[in-house]
Amino acid sequence: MALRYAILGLLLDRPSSGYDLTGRFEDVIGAYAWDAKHSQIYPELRRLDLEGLVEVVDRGARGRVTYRCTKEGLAALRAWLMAAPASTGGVKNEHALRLFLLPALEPDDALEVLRQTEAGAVAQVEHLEAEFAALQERTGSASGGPLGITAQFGILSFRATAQWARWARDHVGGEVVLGGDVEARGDGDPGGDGDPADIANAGRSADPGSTAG
Amino acid sequence: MALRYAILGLLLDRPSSGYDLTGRFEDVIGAYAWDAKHSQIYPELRRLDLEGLVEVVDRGARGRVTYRCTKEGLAALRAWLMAAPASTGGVKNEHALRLFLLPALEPDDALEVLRQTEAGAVAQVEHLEAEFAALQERTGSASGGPLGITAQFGILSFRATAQWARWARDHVGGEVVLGGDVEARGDGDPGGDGDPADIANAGRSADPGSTAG
DNA sequence: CATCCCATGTAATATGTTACATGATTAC
DNA sequence: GTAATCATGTAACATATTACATGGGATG
Repeated sequence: MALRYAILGLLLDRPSSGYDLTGRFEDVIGAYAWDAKHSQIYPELRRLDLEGLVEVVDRGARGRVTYRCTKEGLAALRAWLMAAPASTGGVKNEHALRLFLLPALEPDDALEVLRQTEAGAVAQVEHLEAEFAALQERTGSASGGPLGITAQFGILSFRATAQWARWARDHVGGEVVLGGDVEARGDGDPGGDGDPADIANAGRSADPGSTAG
Repeated sequence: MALRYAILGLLLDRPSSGYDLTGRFEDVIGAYAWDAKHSQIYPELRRLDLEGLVEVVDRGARGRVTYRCTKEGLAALRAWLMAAPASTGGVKNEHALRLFLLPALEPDDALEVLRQTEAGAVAQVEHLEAEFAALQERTGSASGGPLGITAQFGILSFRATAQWARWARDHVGGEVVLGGDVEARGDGDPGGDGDPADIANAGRSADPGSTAG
């Protein structure tokens, strides 16, 4: 049920065709929130249309059909947002999973992946910052409007990833022990030092919520 | 194909039964990396066993079967980690999606959800910090060993979420305009001020990667 | 000896991906 | 006029969730 609400949300910002939406999933929210392919988007748009949650506002060249979110669609979206439990369940993030699995690699390989991770996260930050700047211009608002607020979430998330990757570089290492026996287990102390909590707390001294508003 | 590697990764840390793994998905990585239910885990374990990537190390009471990752399993995991593109594609994060959709709510409701978001993220941070402390004790290592490094990723991610939620509180608002017409669009300037980049940069002055190592 | 939790299994359904497929328009 | 890209559609397959189902062992 999440896909339809992702679509409604994108349409709220701007009427779009299935083709447009496919691109917007790829460019914006696909990287950190929800991804979808055109083969899922087109049928869902037709269903939403039948249910009156979206409506056709334009039929252009090449069979292009532009949809807009109706007020019923907005109501449905709001109902879902308020009703669904604010659980973190159902996460499927292959990127994060790979980071989770990283200690299984030998140190050299792990370091290489960490380097790529950091570079990728930095690239995402730059991409989203460009999106954000474009949104500021388009909306004439410093916060970039609704999508700008969202883009900031992506930016902060990827920054956290980059930050973690830098920290993790100093802590990978040690032997992988296959979980050892059922009761007796090797520990493989990687000889890490430095308290990670220091890093985790680093961003808090200048509280953004109270200073930037 | 991601599920099997998540399982192999968990087994690397410690031999487990399907039941154990179900709990570990819920408790640890399910919140930010990968989630799975027992109905998926049990069949996958049997498949992994047939392929020799895991092996049975114990059969306990009530039909309990404990598996361990074999060296073939470790090799397969490593191959996957090194081979798969380090893409960010295929994310399915309902939590993040909900944040993305938040601007569709009226300000009061959005603020309420943001409050819950922040509280939830803080709770996750505390939960993971407890996990981390337990890992430090269990591994006798300051970095908490492989799983500790992972836990830090979760901690930093959820901290970023909490940070964002505080910042976003000051920027939600304005009318939702259903995307306006196809060409003429309302803008709904939310009157935000303060540059979000300030917040995004907040954690960087004390570079964790260089000071903590 | 009943009740609760441990521990696994499976069937039905829903969701998502890959691959295949078609035609229209634009740019050259 | 032909190549590239826009734009949609669908079938086959893979993955994931929900619900139903069973029985063992511990606790009182």
